[in-house]
Amino acid sequence: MSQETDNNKRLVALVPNETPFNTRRAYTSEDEAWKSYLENPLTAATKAMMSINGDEDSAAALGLLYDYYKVPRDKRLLSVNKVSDNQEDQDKRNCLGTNEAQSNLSGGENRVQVLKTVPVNLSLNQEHLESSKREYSTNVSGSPTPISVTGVTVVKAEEFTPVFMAPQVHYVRGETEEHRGVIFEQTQYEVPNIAPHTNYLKDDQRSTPDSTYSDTFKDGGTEKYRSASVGAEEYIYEQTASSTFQYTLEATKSLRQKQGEGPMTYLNKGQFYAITLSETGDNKCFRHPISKVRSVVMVVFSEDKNREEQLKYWKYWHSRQHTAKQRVLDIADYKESFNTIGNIEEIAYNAVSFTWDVNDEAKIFITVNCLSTDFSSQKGVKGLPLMIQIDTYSYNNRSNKPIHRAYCQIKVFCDKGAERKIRDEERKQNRKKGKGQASQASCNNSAEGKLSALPLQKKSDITYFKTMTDLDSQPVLFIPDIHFGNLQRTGQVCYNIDDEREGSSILVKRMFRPAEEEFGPSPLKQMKEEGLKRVLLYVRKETDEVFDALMLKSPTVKGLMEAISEKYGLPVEKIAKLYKKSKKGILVNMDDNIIEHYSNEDTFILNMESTVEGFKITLTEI
Amino acid sequence: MSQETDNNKRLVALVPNETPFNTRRAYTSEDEAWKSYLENPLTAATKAMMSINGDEDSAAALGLLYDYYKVPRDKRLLSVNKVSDNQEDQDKRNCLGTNEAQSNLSGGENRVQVLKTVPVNLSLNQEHLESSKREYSTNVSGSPTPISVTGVTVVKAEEFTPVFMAPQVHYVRGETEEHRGVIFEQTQYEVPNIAPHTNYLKDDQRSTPDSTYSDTFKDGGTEKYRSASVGAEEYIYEQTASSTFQYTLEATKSLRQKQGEGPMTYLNKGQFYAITLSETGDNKCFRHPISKVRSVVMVVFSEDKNREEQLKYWKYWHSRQHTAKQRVLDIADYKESFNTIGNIEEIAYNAVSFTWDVNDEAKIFITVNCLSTDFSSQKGVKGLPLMIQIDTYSYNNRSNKPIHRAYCQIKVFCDKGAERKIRDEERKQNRKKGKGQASQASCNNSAEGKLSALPLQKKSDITYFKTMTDLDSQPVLFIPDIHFGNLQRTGQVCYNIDDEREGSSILVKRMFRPAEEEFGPSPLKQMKEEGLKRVLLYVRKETDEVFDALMLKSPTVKGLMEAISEKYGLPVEKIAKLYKKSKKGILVNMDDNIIEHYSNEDTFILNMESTVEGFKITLTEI
DNA sequence: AAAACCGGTTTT
DNA sequence: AAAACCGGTTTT
Repeated sequence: MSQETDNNKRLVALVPNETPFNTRRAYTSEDEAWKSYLENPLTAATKAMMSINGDEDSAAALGLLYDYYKVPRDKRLLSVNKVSDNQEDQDKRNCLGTNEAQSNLSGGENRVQVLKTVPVNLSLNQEHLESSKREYSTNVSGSPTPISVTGVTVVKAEEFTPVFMAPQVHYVRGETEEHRGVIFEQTQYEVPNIAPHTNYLKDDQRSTPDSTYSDTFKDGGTEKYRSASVGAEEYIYEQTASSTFQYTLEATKSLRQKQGEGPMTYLNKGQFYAITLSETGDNKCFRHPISKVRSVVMVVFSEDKNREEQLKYWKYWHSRQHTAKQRVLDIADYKESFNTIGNIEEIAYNAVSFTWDVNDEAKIFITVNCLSTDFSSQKGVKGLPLMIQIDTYSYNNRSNKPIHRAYCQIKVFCDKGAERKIRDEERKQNRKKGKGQASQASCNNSAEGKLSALPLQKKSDITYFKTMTDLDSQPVLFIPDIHFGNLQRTGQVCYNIDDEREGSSILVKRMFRPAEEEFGPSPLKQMKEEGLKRVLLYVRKETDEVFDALMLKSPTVKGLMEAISEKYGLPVEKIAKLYKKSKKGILVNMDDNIIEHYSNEDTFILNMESTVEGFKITLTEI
Repeated sequence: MSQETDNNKRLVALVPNETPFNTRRAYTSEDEAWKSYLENPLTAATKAMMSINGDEDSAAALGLLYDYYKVPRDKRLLSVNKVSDNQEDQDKRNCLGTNEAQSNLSGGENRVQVLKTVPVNLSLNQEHLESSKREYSTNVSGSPTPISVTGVTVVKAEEFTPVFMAPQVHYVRGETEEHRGVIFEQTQYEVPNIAPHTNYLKDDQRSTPDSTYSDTFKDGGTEKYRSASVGAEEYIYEQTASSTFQYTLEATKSLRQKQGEGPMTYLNKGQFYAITLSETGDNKCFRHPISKVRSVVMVVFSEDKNREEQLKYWKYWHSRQHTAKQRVLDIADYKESFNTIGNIEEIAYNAVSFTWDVNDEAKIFITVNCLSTDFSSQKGVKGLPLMIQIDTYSYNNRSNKPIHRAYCQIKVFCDKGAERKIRDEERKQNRKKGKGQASQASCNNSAEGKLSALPLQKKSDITYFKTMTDLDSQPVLFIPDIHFGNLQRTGQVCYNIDDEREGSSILVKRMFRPAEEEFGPSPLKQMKEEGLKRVLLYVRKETDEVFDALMLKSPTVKGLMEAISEKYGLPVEKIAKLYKKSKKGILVNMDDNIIEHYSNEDTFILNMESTVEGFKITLTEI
């Protein structure tokens, strides 16, 4: 009921889920297409999902691909301004005359972009990351060594030689190092916390990862750094790190702000709130020639929740939604918004991505569709705090590391719960204040009419995001494991970054639609052809919501194996073992008798495990 | 978590589920046995369950049986004292000298019982009832017509000619009518609301349904009635209707009693509360020679919930319990209780039944294991009100209609919610009272110190059940649809009234385990005979991880040997010995009884030892 | 044991 | 829009 009213309240049209696949980008080779696909964040996400869902085969297959193409990853630390979330401080610092010359230098001139567009890599896969770490230690041409300085941020510079690249890539050192020193000296005393990094990359029509790195010293002391060598034919770009972003959420901030925890804001489920994004810092006072960035707005759980927990929560939530299409986060397609942003992508159920120009403030309207209490069925308990996290990437930089990250804690309430919550907090504060006064009054009878002087939190209708220094953690994106075949049809997981990204689409298609054209008649067709004697079982994967129908031509092990074989395109002879697991968890060898006693429409979780002998299939009774 | 603590709170041992089947009653014919079976409440309950659970075939098969045996049902009104729930009134009325003569007559002498014990019929099946209504209109020998009197209770007298009865059944009218008139006159002005009914039934070693009926007039006006004819060889009994019962619940009654709705009492889930049952009324002042009654205590939903709704709620609740064995209602086996009651039966998950002697007060302790809020996942909403309903049956009267019925509304809360609820109500009442005083004080400044005179509900620590006049409605019993075979083995649905009640037990057995040996193939064979009778055991070798399924075609040693033989390709004649080893390590020769008591999906370690005599097989219970 | 918290829901 | 209700849960 409340869901329905929520829907009624949503007065704006949302970005449609169906994203067309009609644009193409020519790849020089199929290999490159694969690599591009593998670098696609959704691929990583999908692999992670497959792993989670026990689809180890597919995950392993993808892992092989990663290995084959030696997809490299850098584990670097890229520092940006540690932005205070106090707006006044920021305003004071920005656009001062003393900063101008330096701003021009570090911001305007050095900000060079890779000409060739490549997929933004938001890679979510932890395993992936770890395998690149392993690669790093064995990949020793040029041998830049990470330097660890006690008490300061660890400096890492990594080198890699992508296999797929035809020309050999080299790192060129000297000039980069020199140049950096200059930049550093120019910026360090003005904005002591900034550790700028520059990179000159020559673009040879082929995308290469940037090799930027940086170093941060809390007290602006000595700096250690290494430059990255690049291929002879590649340009070297410098990317300024002095760019700093500021995001605001137009929603009432809680009066109870916990120390060092970032702001807490109360939202109502299904209500749209404006978020503004702008660049401040050194580059604020002039127009950047190339100034496009990509931001990803996400709803995630607070930091103490690990990946598995987060996904568990999202799955729980998703399984209880009225429609499988229900997203966590929606973005409104207000005209007001479209003037400032572009290329909106629903990259996950809890994440949207868009591009914007740092020269203009971007404004979006988002709504959160889950309640903080939706992650538990328990009644009468506190809801979980969530975060809106915004990661901003250099638009044409293929790095999987954002150049800026900030968050704002939120709690999502039902109806007008956000307002009620604020009211309650005010009431409580007043009560405390009153009590404080009363006790004060009883002690010394002064300052009777004056309100308590202690700096009570003042209600703020706008919330500033708090910048995070950890840019390495992978945000947990949630893409429900929809029954394969459904996935690309809903279009929701299609990662079409822009017009040129057909490569990935094809592959997503290939991944998720082993459907009718390729595998024969649809289950529906089969059902209609069914006789009465046959047994119809429903099976689904652990994480699926939708069942597959298995029509057993005979209620026997053979019949079941044939049905599974037919359904999943798995040769019968590849099925090594067939178990059933009872509700109590007892694992039993499947036999004819058991199957004979199944009734039509009995339901099971189907698990498939690949072993050297073949597939081990378990049907768990539910 | 709260569940666990609840369990911890349950300090008493509960009545064990396993009820033995070791008593028998011979039937003169199989038909009668079948009819008796079909009249058994559990049959009806089972049929209803089958329908609900989609097992339409089985339900249809039973329906056919009903039709074939033309199981008749009377739709009669049997009135008893409309007992005021005001205890003082009742006490005043009871045991007064003026009542004595009449009491003796109507109570002592007229209280005759059917000699032959037959199953008490609690038939729950609405469809059943309705099909009998249909039968009624076509079954016209003797043609008693229902008489409808505007403004008064409808009088119905029905006749039926059970097909299964060998001797023709006739209705004998005159004397019954006359006798009734007398009884009625005797009782009517003393206890105006009583409409006694008498019946003379001659017992010819064959059980027949009683044909009692009665008539109620609110103002004691003219009475219309019809007698029921009985077989020539049958005795006719009179049953007094002047017996009246009083039940109390030792729990704090809500201060907010709604008009005409019966008492409302707040309980805590998992806490035991005492219920006392006693006979008051005309028969209170002397000892009954035959004085045993059977009472059924049930937790049901309030009247506006129909059968389907109730079952839907129970199923919802049951599906969310930690164990499928979780009952709605438990009865404690306190010694205090056992001195006064006997033959406790858990006839359904929401009902217990027991016998007691009307000459002594019976006392039981019950606990309710569901919260009023358990029937919805919605948060922050009111819980559903429930009722504790007590139906009392004349012990040896096979009528499916209770002689008395009363209820008490309850709400079941978590932890100490009942007390909190009472506190809140008191607070609210005081506030209202205070407000009333204040406004009164402002109007006329009198009676300042005196509390409000209006009759506020006083807190009562004891709740009197409210007698119901509708004795015809079938209470909705809930028996979850346990996986085949488990049903009778858990013993929970075994309706063993007492030692003499084997009739029903045999038939229940037959229901769930069609014993072809005894009765030969039956119409029920069409039902899922195999599923109901067979036992599925899981066995594995010590070293195995996975179990094998042994489907026993019969729950016997033979069946077990055949299953082992089939599974392991071992000729039956090669099996020399079959042992079972208990969890405590005791080695026992396997026998039919042991196997009969295994439940589906029981697990064992199977050990096979080859000796000169053959294989020695040991099943170790795990 | 009693009061307060919590937040979805209902009432004002 | 604000306050009250509701009852499971947590705190006092």
